[in-house]
Amino acid sequence: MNNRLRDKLRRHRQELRLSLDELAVRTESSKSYLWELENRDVSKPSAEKLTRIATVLGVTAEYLLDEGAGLEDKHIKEAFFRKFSGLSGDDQDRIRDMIDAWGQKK
Amino acid sequence: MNNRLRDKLRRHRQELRLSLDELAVRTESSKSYLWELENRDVSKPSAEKLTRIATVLGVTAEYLLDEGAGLEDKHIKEAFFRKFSGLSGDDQDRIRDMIDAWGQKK
DNA sequence: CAATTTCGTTCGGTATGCCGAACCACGATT
DNA sequence: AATCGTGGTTCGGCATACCGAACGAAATTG
Repeated sequence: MNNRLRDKLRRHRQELRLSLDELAVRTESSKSYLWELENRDVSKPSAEKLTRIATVLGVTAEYLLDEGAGLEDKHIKEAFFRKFSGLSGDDQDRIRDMIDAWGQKK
Repeated sequence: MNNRLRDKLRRHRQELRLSLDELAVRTESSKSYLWELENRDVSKPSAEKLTRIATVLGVTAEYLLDEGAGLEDKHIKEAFFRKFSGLSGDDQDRIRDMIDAWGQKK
């Protein structure tokens, strides 16, 4: 169905400069399967797998599935949130402070 | 893994007064598989299936996956993100990098 | 150069996602 | 009572998601 999934996966993976091996360990998948996802157009990954991959790539699973082009920004932001909330409370506070500080400057 | 998926599926389906048959036709699944999803706890539905089911049930796939990505602190995140969006692109990138870096540490 | 590491690719096999069709209630019609 | 209709349950099986391990090319190291 979704031939663009392949492109999105490869694109985001390469943007993060991750090898298939590396992405495999982080997503707890096999690299051979990741390769299939990127190169074979017959692929219906499970919701689990896809969400794992999505979070590591810093996007959402919906975005990876969607044909829609315009949602890209929104989904990236959402994933950003998710990462942020994964941080420790202290780290979150530090980020907040930074945003506050930088928000003031011209 | 996700024992709650079953309960959510059944609950939302019954709230909409849908039979397995009816939900099956609307989601283009088989009712036997829907039954499995609700009653067997070994179930790793594909992303496709799950999103179809989710939209018919009027919820999101993430919610079904129990990803506990809290709706509780949603407004907090919203406000936080509004500030973040006010930053310059460069500053946003810096924040992103930090979150990525801190996210990796044990 | 050779040796080693790193990344992508291929392949055989196993588990299971997902299906159709039969089956068992049960209540409603006739 | 006999039939039908509707909702759930079971089961056999095909297709494919997903894996480990081996392979080759290129880069890296010595």
